[in-house]
Amino acid sequence: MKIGRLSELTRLSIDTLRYYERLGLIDPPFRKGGQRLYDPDAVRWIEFLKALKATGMSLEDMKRYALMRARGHGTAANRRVMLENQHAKVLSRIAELSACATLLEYKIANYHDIEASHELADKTRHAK
Amino acid sequence: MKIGRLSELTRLSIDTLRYYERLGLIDPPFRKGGQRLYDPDAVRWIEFLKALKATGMSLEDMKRYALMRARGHGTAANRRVMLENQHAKVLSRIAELSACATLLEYKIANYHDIEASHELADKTRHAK
DNA sequence: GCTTGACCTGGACCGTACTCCAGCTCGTAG
DNA sequence: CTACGAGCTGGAGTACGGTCCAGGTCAAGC
Repeated sequence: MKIGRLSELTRLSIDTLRYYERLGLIDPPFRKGGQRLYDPDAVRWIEFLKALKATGMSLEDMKRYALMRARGHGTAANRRVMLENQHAKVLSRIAELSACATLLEYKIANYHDIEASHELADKTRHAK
Repeated sequence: MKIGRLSELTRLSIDTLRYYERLGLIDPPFRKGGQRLYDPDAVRWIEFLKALKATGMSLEDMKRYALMRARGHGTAANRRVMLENQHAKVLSRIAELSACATLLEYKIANYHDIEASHELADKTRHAK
């Protein structure tokens, strides 16, 4: 498939796909008359990159992962360790966000109280 | 307190504190001979800003919140809505991260399998 | 065979959130 | 009263992750 199609399937812009290729995140595909022709497997790999990115991994780290992957099975243990570290980061980020959610709930409840007491004050004033 | 002390208490750099002031996130404090002198309450406000930031809110949105806060109780309902929106974003981000965590767990388990089968292959080869 | 839309490259530019710096002033300890 | 560490300003610089553009090439349909 050509880059336009890959862009549709992955919902990454054409510019971003080429940018990722330059960074070394995506293997340079075969070319036909200068145009990139991707293997359908590229979609699966890019979806995985998107998942890594969603975990908060930097493009730099994703590049290191991609490089190891390209070097084959000898790097499997190192790749696993990277994923384990990232997994730990995701869990702690979830914990952080949960704490923030709780704080927001508390603040929101507070605003409800404030608004209720202002409404009450308005009604009282109106009744006078 | 002076800015150095505030920086220690909030674990934000002095430059960041002045930057936030320029952006309008922090009220310009009183000055004594040109030097900023902060009220202890500033610490609480900055901790709240840090929590908003941890939720993924942009400095721009935090500025809008700070502006409304400065305008007083008439903006309470709007501020509550902002917090409610942010709360929704946090929950969906937690859901996204949870899905990523599951994917990572799956991948990591996969690597364990791969490593185990390679070890087995090595042992077999050794036994020959 | 020609048009036209998709694709190509290299490099400039962008937004966000800081971070650093030069050159200056302030204030407190000795 | 002086030294020096902390603070001041305005502006430049940085890192990250893209995004856009000019000027050119390719290929598929008519």
